[in-house]
Amino acid sequence: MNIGQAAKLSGLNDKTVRYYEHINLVAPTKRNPNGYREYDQIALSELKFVASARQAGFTINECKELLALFRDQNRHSKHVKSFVLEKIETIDDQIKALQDMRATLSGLAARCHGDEGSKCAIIEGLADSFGKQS
Amino acid sequence: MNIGQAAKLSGLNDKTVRYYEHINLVAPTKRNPNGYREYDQIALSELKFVASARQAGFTINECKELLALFRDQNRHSKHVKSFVLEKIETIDDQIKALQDMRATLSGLAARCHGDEGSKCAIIEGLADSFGKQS
DNA sequence: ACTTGACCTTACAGTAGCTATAAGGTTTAT
DNA sequence: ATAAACCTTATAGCTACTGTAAGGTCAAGT
Repeated sequence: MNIGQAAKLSGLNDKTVRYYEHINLVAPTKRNPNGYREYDQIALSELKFVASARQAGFTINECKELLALFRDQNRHSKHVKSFVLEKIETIDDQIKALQDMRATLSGLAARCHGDEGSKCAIIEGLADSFGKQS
Repeated sequence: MNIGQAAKLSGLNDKTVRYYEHINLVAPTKRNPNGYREYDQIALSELKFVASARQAGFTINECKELLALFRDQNRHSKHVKSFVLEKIETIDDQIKALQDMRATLSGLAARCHGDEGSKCAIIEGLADSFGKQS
């Protein structure tokens, strides 16, 4: 199948599929005489796999590693699992960072009158290099 | 003061301070005859303000808007507050997205034996275009 | 006077993960 | 024959910096 079909079936943008080839992530099976990329079921399954992994929050580099495991019939599932558990920790850190931001903003907003006046606890809070306080 | 001092006091990298000038976010007060950037207390307070806003999770463009409000003596605090409340919603969305990813990975990891075998529920789960299921 | 080190300058490339655009060639259907 | 839909490459743009190169300036010490 051509790139349009492969993109559609994998749920990726066709530009993204070309990009994935460019960065040596997933290559098309071959090039047809007219220069069009040709994808078979295996290449398609790899695109789908990457699409899933990206949705699950893995970076492109992490997808490269996962794809290597996907292709490796001799992988150990414990290797895959520890990889995922580490990723979960990273995500937990990201969630925590966002929750901290949320708490900061929520605290500032609570102290802001939100009226026609110019005095604003949010502006003051940000100006007051709060970074030192938090 | 020179850029090094301004960077240190604002908690920013000096390259970041130059970058902020480049994108018309915070300009130095003037240039000295030797070409060095000169920052006064006002410019420094703006750098600190931006540093705080960035830490709080605002994008550079959002910082531009906030900085305009910071400078505007005739601002309305309700304007600032609604701006922040919207940002909180964005952050909530981001938190939710990360929590969804975490749940997905956690669910896959729970089903993976994590042993020496090659059979792996994580790999299978990602290959199984889970995107459709979730 | 000279040198050393810390500080400053610009400009360009790289990071992540695409998306948009331009300017074209190919295929398919009418 | 022609129009729509598909494909190609190459380049630039997005976010928010960071790193590097190649140099100029300044203050202190010998």
